[in-house]
Amino acid sequence: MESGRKLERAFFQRNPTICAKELIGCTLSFAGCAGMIVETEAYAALGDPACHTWRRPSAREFVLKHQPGSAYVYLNYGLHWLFNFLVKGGESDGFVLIRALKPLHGIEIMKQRRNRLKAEELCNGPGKLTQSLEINGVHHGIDPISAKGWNLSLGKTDLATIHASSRIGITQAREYPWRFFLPRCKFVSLPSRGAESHP
DNA sequence: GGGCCGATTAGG
DNA sequence: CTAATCGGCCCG
Repeated sequence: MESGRKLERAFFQRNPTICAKELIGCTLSFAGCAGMIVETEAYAALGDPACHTWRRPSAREFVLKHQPGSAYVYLNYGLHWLFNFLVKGGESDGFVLIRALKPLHGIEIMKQRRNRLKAEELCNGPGKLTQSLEINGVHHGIDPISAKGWNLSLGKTDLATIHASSRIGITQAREYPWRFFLPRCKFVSLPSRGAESHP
């Protein structure tokens, strides 16, 4: 697969961890705003207590009824919309949470929506990037591969440069190194710390 | 209907 | 450190 090309359905028909890692460097565009994905997390539909499918019948139903690449969007803490891709059809199904973007286009609009001036504060968190791109519950279940206004394209990041760490903010299954990010990137959600490793 | 929880964030 | 705020889920 080649940089700049649109992501195909097959991209999401692989394991959640592979998809999460390879989404780093890809570009996510929606309605005039775009950013390079610099931080993700993988969640597994089976055997992962941190995944919604562990406790929510509705999440299990979502996996069954939607095609790979679909948007799984939900409201967290009653305040923040979080955006995931459904991953399905590989050895295991699951989700990839998009946690941070490096803003590329529509930066002025993002600044207005976020009421923030610094580019590194626009999309450096899962709830912040949805606010910047104006992604919310109406996008739950849509297919960004084909939906009007959306575009997903491949990056050129060397996979060997991507770091991994524990996932952030969860209380279950903290030990899995399923957070992926670009090291020393000022657009990731947190200063790199804690136990990090190359996959 | 009530109670609890949570893949977060901004502000003090 | 904490408040903010609500869908999903379970219980009764």
